[in-house]
Amino acid sequence: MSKQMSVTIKDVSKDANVSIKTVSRVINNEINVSEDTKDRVLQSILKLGFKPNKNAQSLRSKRSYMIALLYDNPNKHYLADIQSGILQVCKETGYNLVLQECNYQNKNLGTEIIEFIRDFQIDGLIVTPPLSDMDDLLASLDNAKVHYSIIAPSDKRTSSSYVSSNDYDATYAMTNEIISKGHANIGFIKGHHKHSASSLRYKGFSDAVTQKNIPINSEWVKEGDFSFDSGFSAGLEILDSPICPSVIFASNDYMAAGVMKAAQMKGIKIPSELCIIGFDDSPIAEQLWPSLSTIRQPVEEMACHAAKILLGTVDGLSEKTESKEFKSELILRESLVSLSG
Amino acid sequence: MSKQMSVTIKDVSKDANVSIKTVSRVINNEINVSEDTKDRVLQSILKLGFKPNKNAQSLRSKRSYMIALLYDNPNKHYLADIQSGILQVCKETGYNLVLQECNYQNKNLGTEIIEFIRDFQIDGLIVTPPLSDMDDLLASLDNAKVHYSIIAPSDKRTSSSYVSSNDYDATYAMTNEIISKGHANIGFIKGHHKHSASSLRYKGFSDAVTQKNIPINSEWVKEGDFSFDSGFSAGLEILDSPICPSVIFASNDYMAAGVMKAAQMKGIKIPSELCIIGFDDSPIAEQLWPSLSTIRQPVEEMACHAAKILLGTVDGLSEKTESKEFKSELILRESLVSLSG
DNA sequence: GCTATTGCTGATATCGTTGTCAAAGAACAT
DNA sequence: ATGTTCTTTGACAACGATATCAGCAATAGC
Repeated sequence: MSKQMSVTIKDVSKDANVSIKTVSRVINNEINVSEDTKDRVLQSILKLGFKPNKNAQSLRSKRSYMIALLYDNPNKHYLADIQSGILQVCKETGYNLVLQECNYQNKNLGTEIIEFIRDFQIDGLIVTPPLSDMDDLLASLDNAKVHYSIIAPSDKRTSSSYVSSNDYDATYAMTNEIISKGHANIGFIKGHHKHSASSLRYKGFSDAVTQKNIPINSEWVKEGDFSFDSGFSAGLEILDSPICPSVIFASNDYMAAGVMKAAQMKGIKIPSELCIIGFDDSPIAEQLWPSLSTIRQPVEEMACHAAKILLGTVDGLSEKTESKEFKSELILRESLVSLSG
Repeated sequence: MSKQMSVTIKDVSKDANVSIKTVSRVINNEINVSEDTKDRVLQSILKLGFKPNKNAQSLRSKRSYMIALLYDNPNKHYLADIQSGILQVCKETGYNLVLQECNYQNKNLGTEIIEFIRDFQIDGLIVTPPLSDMDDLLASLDNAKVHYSIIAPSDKRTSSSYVSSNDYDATYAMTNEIISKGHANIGFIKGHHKHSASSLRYKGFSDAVTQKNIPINSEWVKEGDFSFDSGFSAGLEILDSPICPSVIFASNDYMAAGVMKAAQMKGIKIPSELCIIGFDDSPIAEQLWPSLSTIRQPVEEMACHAAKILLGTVDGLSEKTESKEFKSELILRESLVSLSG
């Protein structure tokens, strides 16, 4: 009904009887503004409902107040958790999140991303697995002096700003849990080789069994790609072996669900004849019957932290935040029981 | 190594020996530029690698080349599909997508969204269920002359730009399919009342059974909220009835999965003793055992279309796209069989 | 031949901020 | 007093695009 045009810094300056530069100083929390004038300006801002124009700010100051999420990950729950973690921080700080889906096989990925950042003056990036595993990509970003933080398994610390998960420790601990329940015939399904998490998870498993002098039966070790289907076929293959393991440990819940379906179709009873373990604590873990024992990583919290780290380096006002390793948690449910007999 | 500053319209104008305005004309595909000069300018643009600065464009033209996705929906797969549909169109057109998570109970939602749009000069919105069911919100947007397109069940056509799904037809058809398999004792689990889809899906079901003179047993009709847990408890309640139905039709797959778990825990065999139907064709539908009969809506395609509609009204270059109703598809899997005996 | 219309082009103002730099006054040292 | 520094402030340019409007040919209409 009323005002058509929005309020500008000029209107505020008139109302507060100061120059536009002084208003700008107040907005940006610069020093050397007397308490007196600062108050006056703040009052005018409040009174007029002034909001700085982001595009004008960006144009002049070369900052966009936008950060981007880089991903190439088919796991929708994972992505959704990542997103909501970042969005929490964005909401607090007034930044906005832009999605940038990538293809990790794209040869020009680095160049394209840097171009994208330049075009939109994106202030910083959050890089997620498996892109955070690509050293050359990170090198390009460093080289172009792009601000970013990465979410990655804990072996990746080339970057100074990271949030990491201890995938190795997690499968190591879970494997010991399995062994302590009397199992010695354990199958394992690896994840997609492009994720560094895959090898770490397998290593945690193999180190744990080896330390207990339990041999690894290579017929029971398969490679999947984190998808349900790959878990299903790997499960069928393993269960076709002359001797079956009493546990199958899959590198994520979707593959574990695939194994469960394979077992159920073959009439194998879970958990009495076969125990199944997953990784991630996806919603499906709780929804399966029997429910899935798995490992929970605080993904949303990690994303939240990654966003804070990024804004700490990008935004003068936000406080600096340190890199951090997050601990995983074993979630024991119905699909794992002690070996009977 | 080389150029520090980015190329501006001024550089291009010098190189092509024209005024900056003419370069601007070429960029924006305006008429009244001779083929000759147009070619010359395009060559210079290519040669210098010029990319218009989005912030400067936005500042002057009041357009941001960003659209926002409005959502308040806990279904992560649904959201992920919506997002990737929109992102496809964004990629083609050079727009960017900003996420805006909302709370449908927020009293100031309309005001806050309009403020957000003003602050960032967002060019348009895509509104998803259940927000697209809120007539007052849509009215606020209309009133503020905000461009938007909505994704909604087909009864919502208050907006001129919509993409709709025929939820009624879908459950109507599926119910007939169930009846044709000899079933007459059918339970139904409704979705969250805040979604208009919930009542439409129920109406499709109830109209179909009523037309075949099959009575509705109110003990077998429960209300859930689209979550797994709500489906689980509704399932338990129904299966505790003195007489059990031979089919339970849930308004989405998560609730159907809940019913399946409830049945399995009670030792009820699926599908021989109980058939289960879902809605959405979520990934879980295929992963359950037995796999779930359900209804597929082309969500990603719908989102894609919604984005096209929006950009058609927002962007001069994009072509106008019409509103459209999308058809659903019955997906028949193991969880539904003919009534034996 | 003269005016009206149309097609193409450019000079310059403008969007709403922040950056630069200089000036005015206060505070301090000499 | 006088010079030096520090604090606070403002005038004006600048960011990189689009908008306005005017000018100049070329064509059309009578």
